[in-house]
Amino acid sequence: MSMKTVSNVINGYAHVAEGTKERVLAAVETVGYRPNLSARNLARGRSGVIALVVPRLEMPYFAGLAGQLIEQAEARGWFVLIHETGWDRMAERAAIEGQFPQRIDGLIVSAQQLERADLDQRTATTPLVLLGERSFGDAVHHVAIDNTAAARTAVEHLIERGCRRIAMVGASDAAADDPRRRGYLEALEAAGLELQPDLMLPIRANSGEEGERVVRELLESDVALPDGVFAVTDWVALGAMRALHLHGLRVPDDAAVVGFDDIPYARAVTPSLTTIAPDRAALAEVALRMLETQLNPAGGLAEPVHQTVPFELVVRESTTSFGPPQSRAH
Amino acid sequence: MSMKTVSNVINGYAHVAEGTKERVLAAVETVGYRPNLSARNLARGRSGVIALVVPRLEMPYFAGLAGQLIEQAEARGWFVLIHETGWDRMAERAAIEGQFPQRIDGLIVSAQQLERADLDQRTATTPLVLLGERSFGDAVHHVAIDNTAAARTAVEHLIERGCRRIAMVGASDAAADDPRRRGYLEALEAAGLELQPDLMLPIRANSGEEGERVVRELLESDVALPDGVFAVTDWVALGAMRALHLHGLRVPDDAAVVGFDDIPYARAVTPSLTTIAPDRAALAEVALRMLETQLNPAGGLAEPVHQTVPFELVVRESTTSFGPPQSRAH
DNA sequence: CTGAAAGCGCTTACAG
DNA sequence: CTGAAAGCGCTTACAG
Repeated sequence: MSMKTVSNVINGYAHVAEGTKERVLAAVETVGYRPNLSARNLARGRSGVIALVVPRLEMPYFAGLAGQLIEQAEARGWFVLIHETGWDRMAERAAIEGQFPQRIDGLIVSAQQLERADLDQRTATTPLVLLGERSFGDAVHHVAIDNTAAARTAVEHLIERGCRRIAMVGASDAAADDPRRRGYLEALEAAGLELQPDLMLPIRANSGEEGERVVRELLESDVALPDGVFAVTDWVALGAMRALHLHGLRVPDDAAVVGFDDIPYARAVTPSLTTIAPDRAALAEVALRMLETQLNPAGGLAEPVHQTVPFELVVRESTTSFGPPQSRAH
Repeated sequence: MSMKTVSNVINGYAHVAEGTKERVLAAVETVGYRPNLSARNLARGRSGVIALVVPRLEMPYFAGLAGQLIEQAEARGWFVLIHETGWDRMAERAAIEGQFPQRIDGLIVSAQQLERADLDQRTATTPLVLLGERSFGDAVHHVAIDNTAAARTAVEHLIERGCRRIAMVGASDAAADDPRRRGYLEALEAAGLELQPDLMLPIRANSGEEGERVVRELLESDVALPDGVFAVTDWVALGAMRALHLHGLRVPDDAAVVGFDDIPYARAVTPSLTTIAPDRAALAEVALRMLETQLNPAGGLAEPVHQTVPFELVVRESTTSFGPPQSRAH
């Protein structure tokens, strides 16, 4: 039996006779052979490592995504180096240039601040896949849920629950092309509700503090109270709920709240939070497939592709019902 | 200039004349040289990879810890492979045996279910460091905060706020040697408070659901209401707060609550959660140092060591004051 | 189809 | 101190 045959079996190539294959695998098993990846990667000219770039791993949405990606990457023999940017545009620019302590075979970047111009100026040629709601035309491979459709679904849900004055927390100031804002507007329009500019609340960061601040300011202003809140992330929604509470408003009775991301706390908080749940597993899988496409340009053009994955509206107490009994239950 | 000299500079060894050193570094800079770690590791007989084993990366406490560890490991030229066990004892046993798709140089395991016996049966010789509150005698390198002192601090804080009937949520059933339970008992005793066995509430998992369940059962029972709750994790505390809410009790006015871990949600939730914050950076650093000690047994015995790192009590609204104003503020 | 051999980019023991 | 050379464990092009 040749070395080539053994290699074929181990790497799953070619057609090896069943009996031979079994003998090889049996030998591998008894010896406890485990390929030395350093050697393999050195010989193949690859590092076997892909980088996942996120703002902050501690944020549950990104941690969940990282978990999915690690699992699926391992199954493909890849190893995931996680790198944090802290929402800094310069750090994101550095990341897409592949400035890592390790050589890497590919990059998956959750873009928060990155602009189209940053991509155009990119000099590195490492295969790249972008994640997230920002859009970059056809400059780069990109996976995301359909953020407009998801936002529309969220706001339609509020409208169905009877909300008529729905605030959007996290309307980006400038961006007419913010997909979530567009979904919000579409839902209002489809229901024949008038847009209230006072209820579109821009924030400086997708943080709980910011969500709380702008909702508090709204409630303390002369603007009539909202009866529904659509927040661009669950984290922002938690802040919004906090402001509502502190103002003596009950969720969902006085104002219903919908978030975005379905982080674990959405379930644990009181009242639990209705939210948009992206299909994280699909996100991870598509991103890895896009990386593979770029690494093996078998079959011609590896034109940048934009692809969407499914999402789901998860309905919980913040839009249905909840409340401590007035008298104690027994 | 010899290859050895260059190697010395790059790896920071030995005494190289300043001028030479600068010339080398300048050359490295202009050429943009980056060592190929696959080759280096192959030559050195190491993989350059350490594994971090946690129950679930999506849990914010572990995600935060992983973030710290990744950062500090990168600074030491290590790469972190994250592996999830899902709180499964068999998965933890497999992990300490080093059954990974990669060869690894060391293992850092957050032990949740692992028993002393599992360690005694271990056959692998990969350097190992254990994290977490379980104790394993002197069988293995181990880093943790002083959980007894931390729990005592938390409960003393409740007592200072005037609590007299303090429930402990998460008292492990069997374990007389549970360090957090011991801290709870010590604090009660020091304050001359009588132990109320009815207020020690065992749970099956450190989940919000379990925290909610046992507190709900307590509140619905004939036992007099508690005026303070010490939960073994923030996550459990969130569940406990939920049960209190649903029962019409206000936090902290009717019952104050203290958690453990200082996950990000502890700040975001309403009311925000008083909790014990372990020094994660120190945890990561000590764990890595212990791994290095085992890898470079320079200076003799690498006897297993148990080491503690600092913690802090972070006081927030759940033990001080909070409440929506009765009439709206203006 | 088979096997011996070169080469991936480093580190390090060794002869000069 | 210096430099040439071997070797880490794989993959793969190449001659048989």
